Amino acid sequence: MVQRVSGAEASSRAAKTALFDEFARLGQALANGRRLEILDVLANGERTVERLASETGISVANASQHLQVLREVGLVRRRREGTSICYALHDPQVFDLWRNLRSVAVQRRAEVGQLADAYLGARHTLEPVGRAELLRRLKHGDDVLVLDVRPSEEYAAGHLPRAVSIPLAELRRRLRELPRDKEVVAYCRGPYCAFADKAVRVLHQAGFRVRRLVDGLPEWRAAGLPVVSG
Amino acid sequence: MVQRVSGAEASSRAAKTALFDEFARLGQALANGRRLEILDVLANGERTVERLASETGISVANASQHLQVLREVGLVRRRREGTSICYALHDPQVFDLWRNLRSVAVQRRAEVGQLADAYLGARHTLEPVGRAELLRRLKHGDDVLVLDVRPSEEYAAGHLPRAVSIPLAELRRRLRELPRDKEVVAYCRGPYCAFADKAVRVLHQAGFRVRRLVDGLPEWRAAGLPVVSG
DNA sequence: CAAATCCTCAATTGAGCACTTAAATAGTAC
DNA sequence: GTACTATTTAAGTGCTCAATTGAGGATTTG
Repeated sequence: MVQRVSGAEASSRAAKTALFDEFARLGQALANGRRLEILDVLANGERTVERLASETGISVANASQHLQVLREVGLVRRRREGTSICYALHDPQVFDLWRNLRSVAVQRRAEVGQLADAYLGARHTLEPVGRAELLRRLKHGDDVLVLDVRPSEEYAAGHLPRAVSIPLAELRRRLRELPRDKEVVAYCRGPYCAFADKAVRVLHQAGFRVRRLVDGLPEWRAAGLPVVSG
Repeated sequence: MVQRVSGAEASSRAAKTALFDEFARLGQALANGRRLEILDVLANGERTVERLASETGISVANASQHLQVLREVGLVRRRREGTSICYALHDPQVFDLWRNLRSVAVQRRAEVGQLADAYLGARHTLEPVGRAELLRRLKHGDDVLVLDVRPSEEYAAGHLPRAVSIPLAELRRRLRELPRDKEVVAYCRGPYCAFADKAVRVLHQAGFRVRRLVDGLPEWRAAGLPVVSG
């Protein structure tokens, strides 16, 4: 059956199509795993193209192209920093969108849970520490050491109150800096970052009492909890 | 330069790639304007494939294909209703995701605002009524008539307290049902639905005091405000 | 000004998507 | 059980996208 529509209706439909296609461009920008990895890293602070490329395992040219896509739809912005160009999330709402996407994916698609386990290792052997619990223990007691295992630039860009920075790569040779009479709570970039899980495994093996924070710094910040920089 | 990675790192990277590709599948589902139109309509209540197709101007076969995509990633679910099949958003979080996407698109992309104006007509001539204001006036006074101009099925599926239903198509011939001593506040499916704007134009021309609600029923419900059904 | 360093662009390749038409399926209603 | 109808699937076409490679810009630093 052929649709008969008036001229006005047809032009209105064309306008609606154009509008929703424009919304869809944002979806397109979110429709690539590499771009989502980039967003996830950028949620922890700005990066040069080269660093982003090396951290994500993407080639520089390809990373640059993905960043153009993200920039065109307004998800990231850039600024020059000496000889390099730093990209950053355009604003906190972008992180909310990524988190929302993640959350729906986890709730609605069993495959995601399986792949997360495959990537992070079965991490549900030890219950993670919730944000509220950690905040309470930080305020009212001194029985916990908060450990930031991200690269030190990210720590500098913002970290949990009283957190100690030991990047994952240095953890094994700096074990003596950690107390054995407190519980260690490790955190990293978020629930889909492997750093904290790896740190927990290392510390557990070395005999420490240790758990991971339920997610990472970006989520802590997004929850409106205090973040210290510098 | 060729990347050298250890076997363990390589497999971990593969797992991470797979995980983020899985997230990206959700993005892919959101990467098409027609599918976003479908989600926007479904936020107002379930629909058969045929109705969805006719309301969006998509062919039935094509609508069915889009619905398969949405269903595979868990954004919609379906159930049989007599001889037809009804599709609905899988849960309220899906609407949150769509709203979040919309919101970032509007804030970050000037093109979206222009296209919205092109579709809806310059609607900023009259300030829309906020949800809080409407709620207050509904509770404490009797100076406002709330008008639902969506199709009557959607009104039946859920509407604002004390709202009167006059579908847009019937509005011109039912003008006498509306009071002239109150302000009329019209609402529809959301900020990117043209119904309320068209109703405002019709009523304004007929001499009514009328404004539109800032957005639609789904946003009202998502804000946790009271919704009446039946 | 020139060299060095980063980043972006352009061209290419192969893969995947949207939409149409036409045929098949799966329920319901009688 | 049969006919009917709404929905789904299949096949085909034109288009868009991701990634690679190599060349070309832009900006700082010497």
